[in-house]
Amino acid sequence: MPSDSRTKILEAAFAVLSRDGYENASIKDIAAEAGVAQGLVHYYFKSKQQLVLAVLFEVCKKMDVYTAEGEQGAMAAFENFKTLLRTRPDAHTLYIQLIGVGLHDEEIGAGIRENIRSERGKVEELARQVLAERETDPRPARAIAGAVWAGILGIMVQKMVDPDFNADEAVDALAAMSLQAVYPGRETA
Amino acid sequence: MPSDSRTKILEAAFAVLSRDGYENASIKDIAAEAGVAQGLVHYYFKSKQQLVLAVLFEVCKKMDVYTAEGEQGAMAAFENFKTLLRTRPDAHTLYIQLIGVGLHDEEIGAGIRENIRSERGKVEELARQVLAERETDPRPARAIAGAVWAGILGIMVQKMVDPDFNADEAVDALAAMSLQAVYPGRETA
DNA sequence: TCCATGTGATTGAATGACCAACCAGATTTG
DNA sequence: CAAATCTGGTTGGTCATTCAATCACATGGA
Repeated sequence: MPSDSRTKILEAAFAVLSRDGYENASIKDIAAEAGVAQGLVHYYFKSKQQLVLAVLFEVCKKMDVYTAEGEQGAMAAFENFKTLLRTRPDAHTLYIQLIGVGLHDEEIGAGIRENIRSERGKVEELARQVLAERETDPRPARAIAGAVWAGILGIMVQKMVDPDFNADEAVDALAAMSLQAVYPGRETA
Repeated sequence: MPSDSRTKILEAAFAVLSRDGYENASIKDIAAEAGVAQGLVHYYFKSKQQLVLAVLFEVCKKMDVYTAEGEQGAMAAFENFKTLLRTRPDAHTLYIQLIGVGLHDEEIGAGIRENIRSERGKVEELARQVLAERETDPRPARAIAGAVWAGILGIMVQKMVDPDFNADEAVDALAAMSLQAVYPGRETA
């Protein structure tokens, strides 16, 4: 366990960042939370940004939602997302936080941009599969993915900003809207 | 005329905040940008948060999008939003930024929460009107508004994070999805 | 007309606190 | 023993906020 400390620092950074926010989270606090000396943080991560990027990478793992393929996979993903909103508010809080920070920090911004592109890509792949299953024109997949992933992001934001927001019904509406979008004219009994 | 300085400070704060971001924007910089002494900023705004809240209030004015009612109003709002994304990236950048900050600053958080609720309320009102025009069950309006406003927020985020993101096609897809959602023959939670 | 008094606007320096990053040396490990 | 790991104090800087002092300018009394 040579890098046991490294892991402790990462976990502490996640805890402090999501509890206090990026600008209130000092290296000192993170070191204290991890139970190590201040200097050790800079031994493993050459800057605060590098540490935060490493934490972001961990956070993304906690938020993976795509467990199956095709329409079933899409429906499952929406359900998984609803669960995540309840179980991992800390990860979502940090994620939104870093989106804001990334707008003026090129290092973090690059990480966020990459992640958002990749997430949208996964949605697009799912949309493409559903369109294929329904033997429809696959071209709108990219646009649909842009809108659907936007909906997911926006629901995340609303829920974190406002605990009273009814995220479940919004996700259900988004799911219905997007599945209808790839199969126009369908009616449900 | 007496509050000429106040206005200058507000404008400077908007410029510095959207250019440098919340955590890099110091009162000193804002005062310099406004061409006044540092102390004057605190004469007009008792704290940095109060100043930022006043700026947020100004920003919201720049982002109003609802010019008409009913389905026409909805379509117009989507078009207006596409235009705003092009013409006022600074306002959107600041808005997203403050969402992140608000997650750990109660004062700013309250302002953001209030604003997000009010914006979602406007979307809901529009959805209700469209549902009424089509003589459909008006109950899903709230859920639809949650999803549609989420889509708008999310497109805003993606566009600001990633200039290459094709926001226009995403907005068009979201518009199509949401107008389809209010047609009869669908289910909601 | 001139001077006193009052008021809000404005200044810039001082305060006290905090921070990321660095470093020189101690300790552990292979 | 050497390299990796770890310590805690130091450095040089920034920050929001406070404050005493000054300014421009009105009002009104003599």
